[in-house]
Order: sequence, then C-alpha cells, then structure tokens
Amino acid sequence: MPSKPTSIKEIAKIAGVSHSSVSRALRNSPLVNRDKADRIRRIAEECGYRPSAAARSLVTRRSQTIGVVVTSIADPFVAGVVSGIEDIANERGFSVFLANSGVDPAREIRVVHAFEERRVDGIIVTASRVGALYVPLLEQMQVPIVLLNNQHPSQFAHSVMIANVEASREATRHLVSLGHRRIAYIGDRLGFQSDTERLEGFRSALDEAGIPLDPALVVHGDGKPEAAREAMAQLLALQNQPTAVFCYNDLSALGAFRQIADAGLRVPHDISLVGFDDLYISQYLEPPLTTVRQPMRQMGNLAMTTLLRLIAGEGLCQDIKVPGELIVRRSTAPPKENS
Amino acid sequence: MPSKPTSIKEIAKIAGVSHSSVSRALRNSPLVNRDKADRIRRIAEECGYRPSAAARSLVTRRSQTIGVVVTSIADPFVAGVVSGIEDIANERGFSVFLANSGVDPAREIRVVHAFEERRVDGIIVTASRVGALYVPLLEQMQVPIVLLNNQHPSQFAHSVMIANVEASREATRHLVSLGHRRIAYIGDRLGFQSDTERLEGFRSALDEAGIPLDPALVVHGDGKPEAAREAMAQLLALQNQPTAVFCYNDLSALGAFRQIADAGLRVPHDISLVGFDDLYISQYLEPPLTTVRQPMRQMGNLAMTTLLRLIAGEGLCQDIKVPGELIVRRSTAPPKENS
DNA sequence: CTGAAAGCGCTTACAG
DNA sequence: CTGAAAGCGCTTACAG
Repeated sequence: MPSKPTSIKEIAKIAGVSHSSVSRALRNSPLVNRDKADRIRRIAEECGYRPSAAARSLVTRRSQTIGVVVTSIADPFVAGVVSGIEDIANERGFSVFLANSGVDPAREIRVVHAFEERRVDGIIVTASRVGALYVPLLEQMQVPIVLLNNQHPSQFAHSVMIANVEASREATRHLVSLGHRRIAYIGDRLGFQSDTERLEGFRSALDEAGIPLDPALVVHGDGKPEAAREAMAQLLALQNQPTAVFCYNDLSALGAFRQIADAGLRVPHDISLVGFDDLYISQYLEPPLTTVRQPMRQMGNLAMTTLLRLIAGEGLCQDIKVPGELIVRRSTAPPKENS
Repeated sequence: MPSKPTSIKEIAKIAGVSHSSVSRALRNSPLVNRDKADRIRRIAEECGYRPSAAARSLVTRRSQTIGVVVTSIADPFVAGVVSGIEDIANERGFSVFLANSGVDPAREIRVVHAFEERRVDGIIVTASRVGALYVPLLEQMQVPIVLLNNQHPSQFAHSVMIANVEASREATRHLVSLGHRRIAYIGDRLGFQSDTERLEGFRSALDEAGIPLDPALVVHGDGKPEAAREAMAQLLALQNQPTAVFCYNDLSALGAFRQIADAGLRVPHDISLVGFDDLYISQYLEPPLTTVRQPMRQMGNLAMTTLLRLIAGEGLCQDIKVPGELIVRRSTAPPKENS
C-alpha cells in the first residue's frame, strides 16, 4: 500500500504525464485533453491526493483565506455573526482564521500580525472595543477590511452596522406608548459607539414625547450581566424608581432581571424591561424578553459578501446600515396604576 | 515612500547582506552576528515586513495551524470550548481555522478536505454528530486528531470527554435526596454517545435508590429548546406527572422551563428542573438553574494542549475524562406535599 | 559567521 | 494540447 502522494509530481509519474498537465487537470483548465484530464483526476482522487494550498497561494498570491478577529467568541452575539461569516466563506471556498483578542491590546496586535503573515485576503473585525489601537494598524494593512458593529469607527475600513439610533428610538417609543414616563437606560461603557447611538435613540424618543430626561436614570454597565445588575441596583435605590428600563443588550437585561427578581419585584408587573440583540435564549426567558432583533447571522453574511466584493476589486458601498426589528414579548406592560 | 517589502530578498538588499542572513536573523538563529542580526531585525521592523507563513511552511512542512470543526459555533457550549482552544493556540503561536459543519455530511467532508489542503498540523472535532462519516475520513488523515465530546467514538483519535455517567448520577441523586420519586429524563437524540451515557447515569441513580424506571418518563429531544419543549409537553400530558426532570443540557432545560410556565406551573414549586452544561446564562434565569457544570473553556484548553503534545510527537493518553460539577441553585426543591 | 545553491509544491507564460 | 522552465518566498545543508 503506497503512502499518499504529496505532490503533483508523484501523480504525474503515476499517470505518465508532465506535472504541468496534472496541475491543469486539477484546476480544470481547458488546456489539457479531456480524457487525459479525467484520467488524471481519477488517479488523484483514488490516491486521496490533496494539493497544497500553501504552494498554490505562493504563486497565485491569493490565500483564499480571511481572518476574523473578535473580542470573544463566547459572546453569543459574536458567535452568531461568525456563524454567518463562515457560512458564506465555506460556500465560496474560503477558509477562515478565527482569533479572539479580548481587550488585550498586545494580543490584538499579535493577532493582526499573524494574519499578515498568513497573507489573508481580507479581515473582518467584529465588535472590537480597542478600535483606537486599530487605526494605525489598519492603515498599514494591504488587504480590505470590514468592521462589524465596531465600537470605534475608522476611515480605513468599510463597515456593517446595526441602525442603533432608529432601533433604540423605536424600542423606547414602545415603552412610552405603554404609558411609561420614568424610563431608565442601562448602557455599555461610556464612549463606545453603539452605546452612544443607542442612548441617542433613547433620548430622541423621550424628546418627541415631551418627557424630560432625568440624568439619574442613565446608568452604565459594560454589556455583561454582572455590571448591569449593579447598574440596576443603583436604579432601584432611587427615591423615584423607573417603571421601565431599556437595556443596552440582552445580556444586560438578563442582569437587570436578576436584580429585579432578587429585590422581590416582578417583570413586567413592577418594571418593564427591553433588551437589544434578541439572542436565541431571549424568547425562552420567563417572561420572554421584549427586545430589538439584530439579524446576527445575516449581518455576518453581509460582512462576508462585502469583503468578498472588496477582494474581487469592486470598491463600493462604504458603510452598510442594517435595520433592527422590535420584537414585543411579555417583559413589557403598562406601568402599575399607582406609579 | 517605498511600499512594504514583501520578501526577505528586499530586506537583504536594504541591509546589504545575503537573504540567508536575513532569514537567520528573523528566526533568531545563532548562526549570524549579533549586531548584524539586530540591525536586520530593526530594518525589517521599520519596514513593517512580515515573513510569509506559506513560504515558510512549504519548506518546514509545518503550518503552525490547526483546524477546528464544530457543528455550530452559535451553540454556546461549542463557543465556550472554541474559546478555550483559541487561547492556548494563540499563546503557542498557532493560528486556528474554524469551520462549521452543521449536520450536512457533504459540508463535513468539504471541511476536512479543506483542512488537508491547508496542511493543518492537527484537528479538533467538537461535539460532532456525524461521527459515523468521520471514521473513514479520519483513518486517512495524516495528522493527529482530538475529539471533544463527540457523539460517536472513534478508535482513530484521542478524546476529551466530560464524565457523563458520574455527573448525571450525581445530578439525579440530588433530586432523589430531595425526596423525588417520579423523575423524568429529557434526552438528546437516541443513540448519541452523551445521551446514552447521561441516561445511564440517571438510571443507575434510580437503581441505587430502589426507584423503578417508568419508561414513560424517558423522552427524547434534540438538545435544543424547541424539541425539549415538545418533550416536556408529553410529560405534562401524563396521568401521573413527574415531580422533577433531569434535562440533557441547559438549552433543553430552557425549553422545558418555557413549557412548564406556559402550562401555568412553577419551577421548582410544581416541578424541579436540572440541566447540564452550566451555560453562562443559566445562573441568571429565574429561578437560577441547578445544573452540572462542564468546564467548557478548560476542556478546550485541554484538547489543544493534548493536540500540541501529539503534534510534538508525544503519543500519550488516549482518552481524557473531565469531571463535571453539580451546581445546586434554585430550580430544584422537595416535591409538593400532595405529590 | 557568511553566502550561493538547492528545493519545498505549485502555476503559468513560453515554445513547440 | 503538451512539457520544460522559471519563479513565488522561504529554510537549510554545504563549503568556505
């Protein structure tokens, strides 16, 4: 039993042709006799031969590879997006490198350098929080870059973003229309793009309803349950508690929820809660969470198709805005009579 | 402003040395003068030069790359594991290819072939459900493979698995010790390794407590909320309802939870619920979920360090069993008096 | 310590 | 249609 052939030359020897012909046959080039090509392909198939992507990309100067850098793949939003990216990549014959950067700047840099050495054809950066660092790095990159919901915009890259302002305005309007007047906002860290925009949408909905914004009702977490829990505790400690809370994302809503329950209050009876993302699990919470749906998978698809287009040399659409969709479930209700 | 040098030769020209010396300097070889090496490295650094991984791996026959194939990165268990894999990979200078296979056999094969062409140094397969297909594929692979919680064991690979039987037994004992006698099990698809083992642990705990197993209390879902919801509906339709349910995983518990709530019943007052996984969100449910913790990230770490060892040629430990840990929270309580 | 040379496994003009 | 040849960007014996 001969071992697997590892190169085109060995196939050539078996087939009794030049390695050029093998290369052509395997690439489905018309510059080779049909029958001959068939025979070569059959032999390669039978031997279980796989051409070396490294050797190929060395000469074609295309790696058919992209790099995806994420803060944490354990974040369900990120995972949804990456899933969407991978679907398209796989379909189009691209392999994807995945790298977590966390919030460690050193790691961030290491990751981008590694991608450069791998000669990826393009890069997608998802929900990065260390954007400030990227700018100089990205500027130097020779490949197209697509940013998805990044917290720091950059002129050096194209982007796919959820329509934060509009979606947040709609979510807040929903609370207003239920009769709420004291509505709080639990945000992400101050200064992050999504937080700024979601707060802006929140504000504008209050404005148009003629509700003055009480600064005590705007608190900040970090997008994760624990911090939101503490933020919610601050709100509950207020003399004049809110009757509804709009949360930066579903994970924050989860934390707020926990704190409300621990305080012996109920959602939506005592306090209404709205999230943002519509994570897979949000519909299964008790009560099911009212939230703004971000089509994570489609956003991933979109980022990948955009990147593919850029790789193909079509330099178009700088920035894509994806609309969110308000999903009304049972975590929101009119305020109690005596509020 | 000269464009970035793309090869070692260009650096050599700038530095006025041979490209061999550049190669050595960049690889920190001792076979080059210290000062000269420093100078070369400085020049490369200033130019923003990045060596080509493809060219290097062509000659070293090592890609410093691994492939991770998962059913779906959107599955939170999988995402946790991948996060653990990536941490170690990154630390050790390996890049990771990620590929979703879903349950599509054709895609599964495409993915493995792609990894072969990329000449990955090793492969980790996480929670695959199409194992039967793998066997012939894996047999032919030239690289080490580590299986993590796979649903079909294979002799052709090493594995990291959670101790399903022991952990499930402990979880069930917990319910028994609370006084439950009618305990149901909502499983994954019949025939999957984890399901079989978790059911076995469940059974053995009932056995040792002298509780006969009512076949009507064993139902099957598919590891996701919707199917578990239907399974729970079957249980609720029973003349003699269970007072407690042990679920295959947390997502199944989430679905069961939903169905229980929709039926106007409460957890744990009417029915106790136990999950498996301890997803990040499970502690934030209301009530917080009693469950078996799988240390997902550590399992990922372990799979990666094992793979690294195999890559280094150390052929050891065939199979690693990781203990689960029962986390008692508030979704379990003694059965109602009148049960 | 240094450099010229060969070779990793491909693709693609080039000349028939 | 076919094959010999050059070259992609590295590493590494080999001979000084």
